[in-house]
Amino acid sequence: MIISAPQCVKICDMLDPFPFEETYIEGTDYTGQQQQNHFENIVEPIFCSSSNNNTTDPAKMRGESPDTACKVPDSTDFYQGYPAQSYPTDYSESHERLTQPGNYDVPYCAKLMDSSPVCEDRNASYDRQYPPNKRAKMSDSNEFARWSNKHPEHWSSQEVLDWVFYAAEKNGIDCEHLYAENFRNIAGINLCKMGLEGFLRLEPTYGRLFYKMFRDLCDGLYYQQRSENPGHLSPKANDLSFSPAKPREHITMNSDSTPLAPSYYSVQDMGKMESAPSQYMYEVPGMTQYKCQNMPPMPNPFQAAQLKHHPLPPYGHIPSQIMYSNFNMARRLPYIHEEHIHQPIRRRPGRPRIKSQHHDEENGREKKAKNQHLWEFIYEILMNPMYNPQFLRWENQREGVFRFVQSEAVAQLWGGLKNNENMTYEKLSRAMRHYYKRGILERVEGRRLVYKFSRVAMERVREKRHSI
DNA sequence: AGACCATTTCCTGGTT
DNA sequence: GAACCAGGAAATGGTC
Repeated sequence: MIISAPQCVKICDMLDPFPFEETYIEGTDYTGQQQQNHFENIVEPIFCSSSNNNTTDPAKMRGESPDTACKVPDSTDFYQGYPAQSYPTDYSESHERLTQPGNYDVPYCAKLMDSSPVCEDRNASYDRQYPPNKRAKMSDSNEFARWSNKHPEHWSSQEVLDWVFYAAEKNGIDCEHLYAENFRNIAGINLCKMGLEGFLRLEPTYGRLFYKMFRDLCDGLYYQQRSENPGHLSPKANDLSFSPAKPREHITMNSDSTPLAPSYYSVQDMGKMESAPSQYMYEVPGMTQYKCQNMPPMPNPFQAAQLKHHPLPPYGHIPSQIMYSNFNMARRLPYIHEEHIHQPIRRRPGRPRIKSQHHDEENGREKKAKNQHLWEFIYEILMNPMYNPQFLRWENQREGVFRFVQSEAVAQLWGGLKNNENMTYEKLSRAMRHYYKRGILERVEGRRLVYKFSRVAMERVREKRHSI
């Protein structure tokens, strides 16, 4: 059977034991409805009923007869080059895990929440006492994380659009065939009120699918009120009532008395840092519990899972540093002691020395940063299915128009290449803006995170690729 | 060694 | 208010 690339990635994602292990809660009984929702949302679109005995068909598991003949490929097709013991031997094993009580893979949005800062300490808090330029960005500039951290009622129209793109991508829908612009001016609150007809009016082809995904997303959310006991979780499925959050009074410290890095702050605290409505906190079943108890802080599991599937870039030569660079940006931010918080810190303008970052600890000598131009690097990852469309995507490849999807993750890739742990999208974008004057990039007015290669740049890079 | 280039860092101010 | 954008200024690191 021939499987499209998006399907392949989905299947790989599903079979990867890591996401499974990170998303179910041991000892928790999930209802049959939850399991069925899971199958309908994730398993069924991917796994057709099969003549392969090794495969468990979702329809069959529900007592329905298989309606299509679609052979699931041998798992070894996907795992070439990986240690065999790292992966399930067949699909039935994966499905079995999913259908057993306690083994529940949360809906699609849960995995995306992995892009959010990870909570190691449920008592951690964040009190907005960091200077603005030292704070970790709440969304990590990750548009997925932005919508996944809010209840859909509080989504902005941009976040609605981001979710639509995400839903399309998750289902292997080519965005060129999507009427995404119909969702452009719809706020989350209006989407919540919309029925199936509304979705179909906006998107005749995929409206039904989007409607179902959206309803499942809403139904799968837990609302959790802040309590005095931050360790206490009281999930109430489908309870979307509101109650104001209670502020925290302290910064939780690490064992060495330094405040916890922002990346360790909980989903709860992220909600607190958002605008007013986001003080109300929603969770996808299971995520916070598992994260807080067992999740290692790095690397970002969502991205790590992707990287595991692609040990070698399909195109070009993305240095290995990129693939294994630390994505957990906030972890690298300098700790700020409480006594410094209220002191206005003004340093002389210009670039401070960053010698320490260029030190090769293993060999005890200076390590040279890769000397690759930023715009060529951007082009390379745009041409690399490992990063496109997850991190960056073409808006119009012929015209050279592209868009940052996970801006901060791209900045981290770039920082990895340059041995610069402190790279951010803000800095990367400044470097990008230097290209306007030099005629490498052209401005795209009114569109955030969208850039355009000049014709000259496109020609240069094409020549370079042909010459390789 | 020094010039030059390509960023990198920080900043102010504006827009979405 | 956060995120993003624009662009000035000054500094760094790599290359020649």
